[in-house]
Amino acid sequence: MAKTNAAFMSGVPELLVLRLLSNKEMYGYELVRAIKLSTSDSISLAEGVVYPTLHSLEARGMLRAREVASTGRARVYYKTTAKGKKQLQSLMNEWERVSGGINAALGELYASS
Amino acid sequence: MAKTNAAFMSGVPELLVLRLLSNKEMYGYELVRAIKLSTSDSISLAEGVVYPTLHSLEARGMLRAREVASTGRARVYYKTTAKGKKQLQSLMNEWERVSGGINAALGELYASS
DNA sequence: TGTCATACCTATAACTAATAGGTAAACTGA
DNA sequence: TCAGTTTACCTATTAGTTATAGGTATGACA
Repeated sequence: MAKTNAAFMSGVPELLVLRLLSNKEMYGYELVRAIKLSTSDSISLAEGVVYPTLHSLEARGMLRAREVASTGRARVYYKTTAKGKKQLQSLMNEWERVSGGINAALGELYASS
Repeated sequence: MAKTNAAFMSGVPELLVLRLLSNKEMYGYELVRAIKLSTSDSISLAEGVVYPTLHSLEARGMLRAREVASTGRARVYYKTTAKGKKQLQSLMNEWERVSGGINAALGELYASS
């Protein structure tokens, strides 16, 4: 139970990255497009946001990285680890709690007003 | 249509304040508790967050303030203006868009996985 | 009288995410 | 062939918000 709001929606990039990479191994550039697609174009994270997130998550053992050669520049594929899945679960709970709270406040519309 | 994510969830305090004050005139200290209540305890904004938000919104014409004497220290009551309601509508749309996007991504769980 | 609750306020710190760059390799069309 | 575009990686800096931590003032209560 979070004492207050752990910086609100902060952590959304981390949430999305962990979620998508728990589903399918992807490389950064691919992930950037996958985020846009999976959120129906409503969220677009630039590479400058995604790469640092990947590095941070990997450093904390939430992602496993492996380099794969291909035509052009080598790709670095990432996948969510078991530890990362725990973190994902925790972030999802947090998201549900906070977004639920906001929706409750917005919904008062129908209750009073 | 927002080009990308205008700092994500940033603006949540503003959203909640505009929403609650469009419903009922309240003073700051009261609002702090109202936020906690209306979000089912999931969001708790400290006074240090609420007061600056009120001042900023008032300065931008989103809120109207009036001082009311009472026992103890005078209270400053705020109410959302017409301009504030437009801003509220816009923030609500933004919230729907972004939270919808996140939920879509999280929901992929059931689609693929 | 001293502590607690009400009620206001601000300055600073901490933290994220956005922006704006930069490198390198391969492909594409003129 | 060579200029431009796309793929693919990366980092440093800036901007922006929120959180923390204070501080003031009044009245109630024990």
